[in-house]
Amino acid sequence: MGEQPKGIRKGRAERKASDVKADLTAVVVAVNNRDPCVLTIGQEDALPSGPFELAHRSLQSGLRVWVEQQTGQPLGYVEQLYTFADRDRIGTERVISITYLALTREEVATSSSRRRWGSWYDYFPWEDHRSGTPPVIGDVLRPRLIEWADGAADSARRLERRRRAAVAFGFDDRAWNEELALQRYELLFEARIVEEATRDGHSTALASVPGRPMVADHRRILATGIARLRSKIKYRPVVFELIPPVFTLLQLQRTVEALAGRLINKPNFRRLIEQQELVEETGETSVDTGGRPAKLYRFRHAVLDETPMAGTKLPLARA
Amino acid sequence: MGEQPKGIRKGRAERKASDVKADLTAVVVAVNNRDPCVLTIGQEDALPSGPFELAHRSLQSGLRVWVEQQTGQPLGYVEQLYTFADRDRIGTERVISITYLALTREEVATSSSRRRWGSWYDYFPWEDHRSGTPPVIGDVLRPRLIEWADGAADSARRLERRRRAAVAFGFDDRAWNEELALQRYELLFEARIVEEATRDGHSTALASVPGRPMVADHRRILATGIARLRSKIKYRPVVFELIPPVFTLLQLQRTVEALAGRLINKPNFRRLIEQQELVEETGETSVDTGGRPAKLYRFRHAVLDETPMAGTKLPLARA
DNA sequence: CCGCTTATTTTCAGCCTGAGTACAAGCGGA
DNA sequence: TCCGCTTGTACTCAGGCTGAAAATAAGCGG
Repeated sequence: MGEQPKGIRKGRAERKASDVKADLTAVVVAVNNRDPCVLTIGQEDALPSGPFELAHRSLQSGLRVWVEQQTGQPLGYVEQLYTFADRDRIGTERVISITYLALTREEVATSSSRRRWGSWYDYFPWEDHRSGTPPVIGDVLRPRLIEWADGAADSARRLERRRRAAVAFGFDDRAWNEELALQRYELLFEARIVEEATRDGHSTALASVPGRPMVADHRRILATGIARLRSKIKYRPVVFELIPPVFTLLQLQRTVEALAGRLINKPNFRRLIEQQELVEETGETSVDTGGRPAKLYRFRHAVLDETPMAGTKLPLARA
Repeated sequence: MGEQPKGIRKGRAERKASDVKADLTAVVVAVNNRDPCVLTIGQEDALPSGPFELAHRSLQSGLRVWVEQQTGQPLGYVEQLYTFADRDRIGTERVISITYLALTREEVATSSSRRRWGSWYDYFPWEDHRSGTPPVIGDVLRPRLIEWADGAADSARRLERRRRAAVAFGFDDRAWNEELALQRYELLFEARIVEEATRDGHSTALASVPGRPMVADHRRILATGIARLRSKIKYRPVVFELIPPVFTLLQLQRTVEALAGRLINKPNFRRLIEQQELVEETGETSVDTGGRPAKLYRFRHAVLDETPMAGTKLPLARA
């Protein structure tokens, strides 16, 4: 790896000017009791994070170190999300945030007390459609988005804004698309409907902005993680990272529903899972949960070998 | 954005230790005459790249500056690929590579002469399956991969290696999956079948390693870009960034085939394109290309608004 | 007009999907 | 004990999408 392309690196003295800090930030997700949760630390809501240092073997291992140190939570599945840089432009310092999505089972806290599990839907109340469209959309977001659209310079731009809002939130008979979580947040940010957008001191803060805000741009990072995970469960069997090794099919379904924020047709879900041979019966049945005892299953790890593209594809029920 | 989570940032003096250099690297893709090409610079094959600097407004704009400066090529569509860091561990310096995929139409070079368009398949000869499985797979890769598998410590590991090779390259009646370009390269690297893997001075270089190597880890970055693009054309209409504004359906199909490295059933491709209303007729027909004149089409930019998840889904012909 | 090339339309069977219905098995109270 | 409730499991069916192939159309050159 010694060679370097000619003419694309500057000399040492000049390079000094382009040094940056690299932050590693994690969206650690678990599902507990039908609610998808994210791990935060500190008084305010902050995602676990820390600087990338020389001592770290790699970006991922640096991330694991920080998260474990700050929260005591060991990480299982980890994947890179996105690298952000257009923030924190204070003086001559530049901070790059390399963000990760981590899936884990919510274990009881051992010692670290600064950690806290918060439901996704506290931060994004408009994202949970399991009991139908949440009222906040019609009561707050829709009117404010229309107001924002009407504030555009000319009529072409007004239409454009209305269309973007309609696509993102499923207005005007459009279908709700749970994977657009990030676009929705960015739209609300642009329209200054979320609190973070009014932190620059220039804008007037709107009363009762929906959803619990987070430190810096962490809510945006969380939205990125949610969008990625909602997309990923459809083509890779990652849900199993979030549930116990042995589970019932309904448990599995509820977990997927929690992540997707919408309900799934039960028979179709079972059919899909079984025909993909994602799971195998353990032979036992669950302790009662009110009705007929359910068969217990475990994940067939072999599927990871068989076809690298097998996934869950989600037979999502239509609104 | 002023607030910061407590306890996750170190003081200024300490932070100095974790400064890094951030490099921006681009995989610039164009398709010319049925071959997908990547833009390189310099004597050896290097992707355009340069350090992220204070003057840059954002990562993306920094990237655009470097590419245009080094190659004279203006960029259209740009998306982030991945951030790498586990390389270049020389001394106390740490370099992070933030890599991007850019799509463009291959214009004639204006002035910058250092630039060069090279076919993907010069770097990855095993990736082009448009004329059936390329001979290099059976003649070179398969035997060497088997040799590598047999070199594993115990029989479990031998099986594991064979299975991984079979999945990646479609051995033993498995289907070829064009999206696994990155896994394939990484497998060949691990098995030391590509030249880059033997650059550390410790290993013996194998004779006649397949595919043209690139500087540093640039071939890995290119493989990442190829894999991403092959996946993306199936669910987002990005192909249109690579072809002229007006085109025939066969031209469109050949472009997709060039990227995917495999052939597509013609009637099914047309049906898919039309039923998704991705294009509209211009009313004109193409100048002759030997047979019946073909209708000319243009991309319906409106689809970008209608459904953000519309894409091409590729009816790929089976081997 | 024939043979060649490429473009475009149709057909058809199989699979997957969404949606709904029916049946099974446990529990607890009337 | 029977009934109603809850949850689990099996089956059906129509529509849409897909892969594959055949048929038809339109230009060119001899």
